[in-house]
Amino acid sequence: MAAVDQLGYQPNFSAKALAASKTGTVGAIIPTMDNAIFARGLQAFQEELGEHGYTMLVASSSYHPALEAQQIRNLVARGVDALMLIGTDRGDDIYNYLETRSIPIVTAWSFQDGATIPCIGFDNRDAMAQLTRRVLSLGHRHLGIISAPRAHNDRARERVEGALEAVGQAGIARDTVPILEVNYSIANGARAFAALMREPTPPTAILCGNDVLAVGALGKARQMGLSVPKDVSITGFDDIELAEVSYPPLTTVHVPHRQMGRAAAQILMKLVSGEELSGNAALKTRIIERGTLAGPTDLQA
Amino acid sequence: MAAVDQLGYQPNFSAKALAASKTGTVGAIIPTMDNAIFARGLQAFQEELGEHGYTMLVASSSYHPALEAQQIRNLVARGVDALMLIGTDRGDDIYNYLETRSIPIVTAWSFQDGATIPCIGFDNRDAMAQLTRRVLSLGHRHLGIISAPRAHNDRARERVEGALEAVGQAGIARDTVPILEVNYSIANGARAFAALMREPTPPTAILCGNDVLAVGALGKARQMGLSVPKDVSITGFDDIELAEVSYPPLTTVHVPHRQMGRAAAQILMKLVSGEELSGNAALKTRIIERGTLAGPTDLQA
DNA sequence: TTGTAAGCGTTATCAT
DNA sequence: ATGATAACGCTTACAA
Repeated sequence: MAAVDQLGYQPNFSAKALAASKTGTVGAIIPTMDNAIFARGLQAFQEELGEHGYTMLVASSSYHPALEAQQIRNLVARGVDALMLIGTDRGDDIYNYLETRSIPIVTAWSFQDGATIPCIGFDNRDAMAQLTRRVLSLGHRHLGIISAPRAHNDRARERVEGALEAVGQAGIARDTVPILEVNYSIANGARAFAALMREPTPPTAILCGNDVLAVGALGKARQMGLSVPKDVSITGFDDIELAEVSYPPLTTVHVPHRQMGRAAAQILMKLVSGEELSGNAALKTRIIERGTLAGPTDLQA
Repeated sequence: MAAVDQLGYQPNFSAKALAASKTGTVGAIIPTMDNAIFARGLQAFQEELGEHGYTMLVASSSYHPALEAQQIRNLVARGVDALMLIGTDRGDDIYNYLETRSIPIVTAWSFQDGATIPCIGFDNRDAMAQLTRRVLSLGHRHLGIISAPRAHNDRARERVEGALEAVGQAGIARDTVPILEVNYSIANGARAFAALMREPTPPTAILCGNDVLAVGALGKARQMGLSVPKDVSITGFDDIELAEVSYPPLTTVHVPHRQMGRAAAQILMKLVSGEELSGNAALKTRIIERGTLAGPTDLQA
């Protein structure tokens, strides 16, 4: 031990991993780091892993399924002991691949009732449906939706589905509400907002797939001389910092991102140590009413 | 090759690393992921590494020097071929440790003139000095500073130093300007702002160490019934999304974060392939004038 | 060009 | 307990 100290000996990780066939590393593949929600969740994920002596290996897929598949194989080849994935939208081949190699996984950011694989998240559909019901209860009848591309993205799809569900229950024809799909960015939110307001009967309330899109819409509204929420209501989703800082501050859905990251890590730690999971639990979201939602000025029956 | 396909063979990373004594992995240690500037830079860093067939291993130090040292040793033990570090504030023992193991490193987010180790960044001091000169040229004589803790953080220290430098050059006593140190968060920015405005002669302009602090101050100003920039000017630093979304939008210093991440990766790629570096280059920042800076209402000689 | 064998630095197994 | 030794799955140098 004295010699260890003196020579500054450090065990060789690769040799250790090769011999023990485990690495003490868990992988995380997220769509992009450049989004506060994933960054925040990952930070918490890593903190929790660290407390268990594990290290995190991250990769981002840029929202490309093929790239994600490649990253998964890459991380598995690097010997990750477990894997965190975002959402559940991916081919069975990937799930099979992971299962044959018996790599424990957890999917996060999206809770599926009765899912067969471990997941930690929230009910995107229900959260959006609740928000939409609140909007409708204020008297809005003409809604518009700005969403991320729904292909390969269950969160985006579920959110739109939830909104449409509430709309339908209110007796409004679903195909009546215009849906625009754009990639997440402030500029795209602004563009989509402008397009929506150009319709023959512009929406009195616009539901956005996340806060980034919503603040983009908000900025464009001001630029177009529209007052929010007097002339038009706008809602977000996620409740990141942007939402409380915008003007007016954004009415949105709060998602416990840090809590989700921690929980994802805890599940994985149980899985790698062979513990049984006590079933999947959904995290709670809640509507944060701030300043961008009000009843329509021109109430119509 | 047909067999490879059929059996789904994947080379074993650990064995490969052990035999070749290189891993194709580079490490990055950042203070926190939960900050748009690092997250954005890392995303670009990873994209560039990916194009060279390298993978990124991240760890975050939570701004703790001891934790950072531990993370460095951990990543080195894991066999990273190179390392990206933020800023230059750390003990010589760490630099020696890295040098004896001949692990190439690059320090980012902070450019030091004549630095002996490869670095990519910008001149925090000069950028802040320029911004401060601009503020002073508008007629402000009572400034206040909200900074991150300067210990172990050269970026924060240099920014304050730059502001003080400009103040001194304008013939104002440096010890005249109050400096508050708080951890980066919106809430802390708000608190610090309130404290600053409680002084006998409150500042007419407040320079914040970054945008997060600045939007916190901005929100508090509104809450206190102060109009920005009429009653008080506020400036940020970084130019993240928050800055363009706040109201009024923030006057701040734009830092090319993505470009910095890419460049850091490029430098490391050169280093691992044994290429010579053509000296360190500084990235340019620029002042973005938006809506939170104006001359003081009560001009005084 | 193709094949063979000796490491790489651990862990784990089996004698002693 | 302690110590020797065979994997682990690759790279690489050297022979054939």
